[in-house]
Amino acid sequence: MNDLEAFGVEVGKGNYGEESFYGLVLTYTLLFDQVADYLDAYGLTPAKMNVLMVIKHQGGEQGLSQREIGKWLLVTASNMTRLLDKLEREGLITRGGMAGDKRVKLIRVTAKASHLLDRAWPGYMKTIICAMNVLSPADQKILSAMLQRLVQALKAP
Amino acid sequence: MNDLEAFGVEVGKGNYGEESFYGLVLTYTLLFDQVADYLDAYGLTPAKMNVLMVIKHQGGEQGLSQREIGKWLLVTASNMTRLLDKLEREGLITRGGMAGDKRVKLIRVTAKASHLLDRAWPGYMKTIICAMNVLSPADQKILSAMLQRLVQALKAP
DNA sequence: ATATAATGATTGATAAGTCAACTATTTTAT
DNA sequence: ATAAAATAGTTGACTTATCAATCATTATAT
Repeated sequence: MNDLEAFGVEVGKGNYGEESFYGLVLTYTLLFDQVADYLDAYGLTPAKMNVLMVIKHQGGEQGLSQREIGKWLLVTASNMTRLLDKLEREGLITRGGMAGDKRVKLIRVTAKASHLLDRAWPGYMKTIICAMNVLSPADQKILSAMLQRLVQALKAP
Repeated sequence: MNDLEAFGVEVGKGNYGEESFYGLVLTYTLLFDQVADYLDAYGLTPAKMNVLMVIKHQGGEQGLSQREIGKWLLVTASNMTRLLDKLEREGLITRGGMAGDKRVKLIRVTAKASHLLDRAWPGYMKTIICAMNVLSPADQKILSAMLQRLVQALKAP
């Protein structure tokens, strides 16, 4: 018996939309767990890692507002507040004010976070790349293109 | 600027493993939210829907133990208990004993749940299929095959 | 100019999931 | 036959995420 058939999906009957969907759910869940396991040794979670990476790569010197970070990551505003609360407590980010708009808080990664990312990043990438290497580079390219098309369409409406 | 570049992934440089991974995360998140929105009108969540579908399709007359349901769905035992607590309170499942092993509880869907699934299922599938129809049937077939290969590999170790 | 609306961020209440420890039962090993 | 290990399920403490409501600040409309 196949994983997908458990959901009532009739495999091999041309229902590739359903198959793809459940394949996506299973792949995501398994991959996410594997990445979370790796990051645990660094006191990080996938969410924290992504936030730090976005701030580091998008924020530069001046930093990034919480809204902007949230937009990149599909993270809600309130969740962003609490995520940053934790990162701030751990000394990994700072919240500074923005000249000209007192509502905005500009987030920057600290030196401590930068070093942590330097240590955690290679293994993090290796974890992901090893997992994906089940597929040939050509297939990965095809997969990536398909997923980008799906993302574009899903974000549109 | 591209979504993936936000994470520091250099798009177009051959890093298709990373691209695929973040594509997977974004696709899953967007798709999951859309499905959750649809199910909300029926008082269901994706987790509840999946559990009910598995019991209905795998359990048949005699029902299914909680462990077995959990195995199909990658849901931990304690989470399964709480999920079923809710479904039981809502009158959607029953927990019966198993002859021969008093530890096991056999879960069955009620008539109420069966009717609910009959009503919710078509739109649920339509939501999924419409989203996936951004890709041609041929592409969906390829995507599905790739994801199944990933799932197999990720479950192995 | 001033009232109204919109925006960025935070908070309280709540939902949902996880881990570790626990109970009850069954299996296995000696 | 009995002690030890394994299994099914539950529970408590904790973490994470979400929604709706709120506060402070800025933008817009008349």
